[in-house]
Amino acid sequence: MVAKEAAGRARPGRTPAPAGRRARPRQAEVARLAGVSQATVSLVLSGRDIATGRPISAETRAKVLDAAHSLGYVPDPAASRLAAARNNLLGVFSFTATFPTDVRHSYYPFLVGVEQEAAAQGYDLVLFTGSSTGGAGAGGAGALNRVRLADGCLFLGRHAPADELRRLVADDFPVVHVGRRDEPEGLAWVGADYVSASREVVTALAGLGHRRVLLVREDDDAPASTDRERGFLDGLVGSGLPAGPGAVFRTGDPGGDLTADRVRAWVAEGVTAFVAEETDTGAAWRALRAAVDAAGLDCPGQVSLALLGSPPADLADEPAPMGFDIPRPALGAEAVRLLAARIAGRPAEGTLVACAFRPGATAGPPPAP
Amino acid sequence: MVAKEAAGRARPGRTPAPAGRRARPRQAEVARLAGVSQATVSLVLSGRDIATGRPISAETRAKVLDAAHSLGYVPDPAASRLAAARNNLLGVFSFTATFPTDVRHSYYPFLVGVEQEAAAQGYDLVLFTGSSTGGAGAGGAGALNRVRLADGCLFLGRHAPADELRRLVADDFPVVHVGRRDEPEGLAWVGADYVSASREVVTALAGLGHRRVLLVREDDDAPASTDRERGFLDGLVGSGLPAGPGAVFRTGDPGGDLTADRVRAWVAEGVTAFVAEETDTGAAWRALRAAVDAAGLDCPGQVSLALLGSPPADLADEPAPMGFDIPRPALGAEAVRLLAARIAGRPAEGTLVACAFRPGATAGPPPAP
DNA sequence: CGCATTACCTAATGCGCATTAACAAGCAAT
DNA sequence: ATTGCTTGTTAATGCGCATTAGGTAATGCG
Repeated sequence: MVAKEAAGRARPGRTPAPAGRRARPRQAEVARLAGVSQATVSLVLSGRDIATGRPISAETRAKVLDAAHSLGYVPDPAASRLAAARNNLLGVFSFTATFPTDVRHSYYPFLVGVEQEAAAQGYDLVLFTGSSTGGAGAGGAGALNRVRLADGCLFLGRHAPADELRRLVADDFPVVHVGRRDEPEGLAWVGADYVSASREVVTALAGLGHRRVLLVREDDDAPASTDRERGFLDGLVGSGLPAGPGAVFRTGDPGGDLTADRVRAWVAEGVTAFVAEETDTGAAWRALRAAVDAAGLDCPGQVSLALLGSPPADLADEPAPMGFDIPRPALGAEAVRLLAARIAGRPAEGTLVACAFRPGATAGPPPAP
Repeated sequence: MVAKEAAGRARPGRTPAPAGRRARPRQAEVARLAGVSQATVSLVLSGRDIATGRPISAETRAKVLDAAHSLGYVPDPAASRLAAARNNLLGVFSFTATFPTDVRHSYYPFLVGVEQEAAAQGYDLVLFTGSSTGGAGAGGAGALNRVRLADGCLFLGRHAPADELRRLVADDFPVVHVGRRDEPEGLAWVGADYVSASREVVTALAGLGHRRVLLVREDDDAPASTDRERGFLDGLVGSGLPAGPGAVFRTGDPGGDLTADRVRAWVAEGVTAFVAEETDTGAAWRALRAAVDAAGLDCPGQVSLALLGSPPADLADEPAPMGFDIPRPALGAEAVRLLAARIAGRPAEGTLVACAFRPGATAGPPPAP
C-alpha cells in the first residue's frame, strides 16, 4: 500500500494537478497551450497528417510544435503501444543464460548487424534477457510475453521454446527467428545456407584429391546440423565419392568417443580429410583437433581438416581452418529487414543467406600412398 | 495505409471479433467465461485481493484461474504499465556506443549482478541500446525516453547525458546510476569507493619504501577519475610523501604523450613507482606499460606499477598488477536493490561499496639507489 | 425486527495516445 | 443559390488493465 503511492508515474491516482510545476506534460497540455485539440497534437507530432492525406495548416503545425517544445513534451511509449500497436521498438530475445552483450559471445556478431539495420530503419532496440524467472507471469504462460512491449521481436538461439513461439506466431505478433527453423508453422526466419556452403567445402577437398572424407558432428538434430550434413553428403555424391553412413561420425555414437586410436584407424582405412561441424561451443572441432594431435598426425601434411563454420573466438589466433564464414552481421541485418516487413503487414518467409568460402591453411593434397 | 492493417495487435481497428479462434484473450473474455466481472479477474490475477485485504471467495478465485488458464490468458505489458504504472520490468541503459567491439565487456560483470538480483526481486530485465538515432522522437527530446516502458531504469557508463537524466529525475521516474555522480541533483547512484581503495594502494607502495609515486590518468573529469586522484593524493599525504601537482600526469597534458623518454626522465628524478587509473578502455594502463617496456625498465625490479582497478580482459593472462578489484557484480546487485526501493516509493541516495585490495605481482621495494 | 457489519463482487472511470466519424469553412462548378 | 469537393479541425471512442466507489446479500447485535 505504500508501494502504490510514489510509483513511476508522477500522479498515479486521480489526484488533481499539483500546485507547482507540472510533471511530464501530456498531449492534452500541449493542445491547451497551442489552442487546438489533443487530436491535432497527435496528428502533428506523429507526422501522420501528411502521411494519411489529412493535411494540417502550416500555422497550426508550428503552434503545436512550439508548444510541445516549450513544454518539453515527450510521448509515453506504453501509451503509444497500447493505442496504436506501434512504438518503434524492436525486441531481441536470446535464449542463452545471460547477456549476449559480451564480445566473446557467439551471438554478438549478429547483434552488430541487427543494431545497424535497426537504426537505419528507424527502430530502437530492446533486449530481453532470457534467464529471469521471477517476472510478472500472472498466467504463468511464460517470460516471452513481455516482448509484446515492442512492435516485434527477433529470436536468437538454437533452443527457443517452441510452444511459446507458436503462441506468438498464432497471435500474429511479428516474430523473426535468426537461424533456420521448421517448428512453428508460419514462423519467419533468416538462416545461413549451410547446405551450399558445406557442399562447397567438400568439393574443394575433393578437388585437392581427397577420396575419403569424414564428417564429425554432434549428436543434436538442430536444423543447423542437419543442413550441414546434407550439404556434406551432397558434396560427396557430386564429386563421385562414397557417401554411405560410414562417412558421418556422431560424437556420442555407440562405439565411444573421438579418440586418437579411432582417428588412426580411419586413416588406415584411407580417410585423408576430416570435416567438423561448428556449434556454439565448438565441441566437435575441438575434439577433432585434439584427436588428430594426439594421433601425432601432421595437419596439412598427413591429413586435411575443415570446419563447417568459423572457429571459436578463443582459437582465433591459430591458423584459420578451411571452411566457411557465416556472415553474421549480414544475417542480423536481414532479420531486421524481415521483421520490419512483418510489422508493416507484409508477409515474410524464410530467407537463406550465402556463406563465404574460406580456403584456410588446414587443407592440402592428400599424402602420396 | 497498408501498414495499419496487420500490425502487431491482432485486431487493430474496431473490426468485430473474427469468426474462428479468438486471438489473444483479454481479461474481459476470461471474465465472461468465468461468469464474473473484468474487475474481479484483474483482482484475482494480480493477487491484489489478498494483498489489499479485498477478499475474494476461494470458489471465485478458482473459476477465474481456470478460465484464464483454459483460455491461455497472458497480460499485455503495455496496458499494465499504462494503467498501473507497473509491469515488473527493469530497464538497463548503457552509454557506450552500443555494441562496441573492444570495450563492452567492461560492463558485463555489472550485468551479471544486475540480472541475478533482478530475478531475485521478481523483475524482468530490458536492455536499451544506446546508439540508435532513428527512434520515435516526436519531441526530439531524446532516445532516453523509451526507458519509461519499464518501471525504472539503471544507467551504466561515464557519459550519461546530464540533461536527459535530469529530466527523468525531475519527472520522478525511478532511476539509479551505476557509478558515483553529482550532476543531476537527487539522482540515486551506487559507486565504488575509489578514494579509499586508491589511498590504500598508495599506502601499500609507501609501505614498500617508495618515496616518489606518480599517477597517470586520462584527461577526463569523470567522478571516477577525480575520486581516484583524490585518494591517490590523500594516500601520499597520509604517508608523508610529496603530493604536489607534479605527482599527477594527464595523458594529453601539454608537453606530449607518455613516452619511454619521459618515463626515463621521471625515474632519473627519483620516481620509483607508477600508478595508472583504470578506465573502460584501459588506455592509461596500456600506455604506462608500453612506455615502461620501451624504456627497458624491469617491472617489479626497477620500477613498481599499480593499477587503480582491474586490468582489461585481454590482459587477464599477464601477471596481476597491484591494485584493487571493483566488486562489479555486487555493485550491480546493489543498484537493483536501490532501484527497487525507488520504485516502491522509498527514497534512495548514493551508496558506496568498498573495493578489494589486490597485492599483485607488479610492485616490490624500490631499487637501492 | 431494525440496523450495522462484514464478505464479496461489479459498474464506472481513467491511464495517454491514435484513430475515425463528423463537422466547419472555403471555393468551384452547376 | 444549391450542390459538390477540398481542406482543416475536433469530439468521441477505445486499446487492456487497475482501481475506487459503491452495491447486494448474508450475518451479527441489541
